[in-house]
Amino acid sequence: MDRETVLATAARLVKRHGPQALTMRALAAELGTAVTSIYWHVGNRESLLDALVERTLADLGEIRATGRTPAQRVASVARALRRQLLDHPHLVAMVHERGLTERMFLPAQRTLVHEVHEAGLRGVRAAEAVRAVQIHVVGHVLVERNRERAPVQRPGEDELWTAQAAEQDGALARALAGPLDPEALFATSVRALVAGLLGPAP
Amino acid sequence: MDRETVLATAARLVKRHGPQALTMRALAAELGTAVTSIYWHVGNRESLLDALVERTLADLGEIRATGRTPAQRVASVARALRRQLLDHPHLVAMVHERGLTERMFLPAQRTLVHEVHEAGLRGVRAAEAVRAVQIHVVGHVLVERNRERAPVQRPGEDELWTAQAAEQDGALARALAGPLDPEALFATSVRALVAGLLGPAP
DNA sequence: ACCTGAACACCGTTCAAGT
DNA sequence: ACCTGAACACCGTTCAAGT
Repeated sequence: MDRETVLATAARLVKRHGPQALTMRALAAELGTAVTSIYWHVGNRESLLDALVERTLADLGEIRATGRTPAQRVASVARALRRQLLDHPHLVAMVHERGLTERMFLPAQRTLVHEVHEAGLRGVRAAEAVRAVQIHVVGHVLVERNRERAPVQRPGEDELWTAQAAEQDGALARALAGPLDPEALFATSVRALVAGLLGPAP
Repeated sequence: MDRETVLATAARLVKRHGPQALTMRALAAELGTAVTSIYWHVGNRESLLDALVERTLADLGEIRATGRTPAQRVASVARALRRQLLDHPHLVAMVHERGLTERMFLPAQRTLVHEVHEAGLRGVRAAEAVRAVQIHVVGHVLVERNRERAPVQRPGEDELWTAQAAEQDGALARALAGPLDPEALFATSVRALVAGLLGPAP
């Protein structure tokens, strides 16, 4: 057996059943070895998961901007980053538990810096724009992934907003009562955020 | 002993040492009873934490908007919501683990609907604006709280951005290398987001 | 250099038995 | 109605002993 084998097998288990299913005993069973052998190769569970996260992060491909206008291109980076994170369902949770969200930003950061520069932003304002977009994306994905595994919500937006017409705005009440389309909402909020960031300084 | 006593004691333990420190055995020790008595009162650990979250959420005060312009008032709601969440350090994590982020929105939702209406938005666009702000706030707080307990980050923005001057923009490189001011960044991103949301439709 | 089993110190939970 | 201790089925980790 091999440190490589341990990591690969662990990655398979995580991919299939999530990080919480990765117990040292289950991993040992899958490897066909004693539990304690694992410790020789990876130290302990914590550093095993660290290695898994690092490896997944390293495998994420470059992010490229598309679109014509600067605003479109910055927004496209945000969408691509979100796509990447959603494509690795357990990555976000693992990174979050490990406090490594900053590390998760890096792949997109260089691209964002470039596009924000193209848009004419410089210095501190450019840095703020880059970080604002990054945090928005990661935060959005965190909330989004969270909603997926959410149980039925009590009180629930539906009950609250169907009964009482929200300030006489039936369409709004229906929209808030209805399900949330994360894809559309993300597109809207990123467009708004980027417009605000690239727009005239306050 | 009393269900009320159990909840109060559990809340105290969580407040002091975080949710992960709330073990049934530790709680029993604090209560001076057998571990198994707790089960009679609260079912199990999961529903105990559920009750704790629900209770904290219920204790959150009303959110009021301040400021003159609609944009300022919407942004003030976002800031107030963030403040509330940061004032309950463990709440956000517990809500997140439980998939209840939607539930956490509700206290601010009515206020946001009102302010967005005042700003002239109606129907689906108003609903989108409300939800965009909500998700931005909760997502931002999640990332922010995460950063606090983050260990030193390797590679780390600093190393990456001091050496190579980012596209000949020294000020930007320094800003990205330096520490992040969450308060300021939140203010900036919310202002931008709200401006974009309340601005002219695309 | 690598693997092993036994043991330790934890968990949450169930259950039959008490009062 | 409420509390108890014993027991079960899990954890991660350490360690001395093997090859």
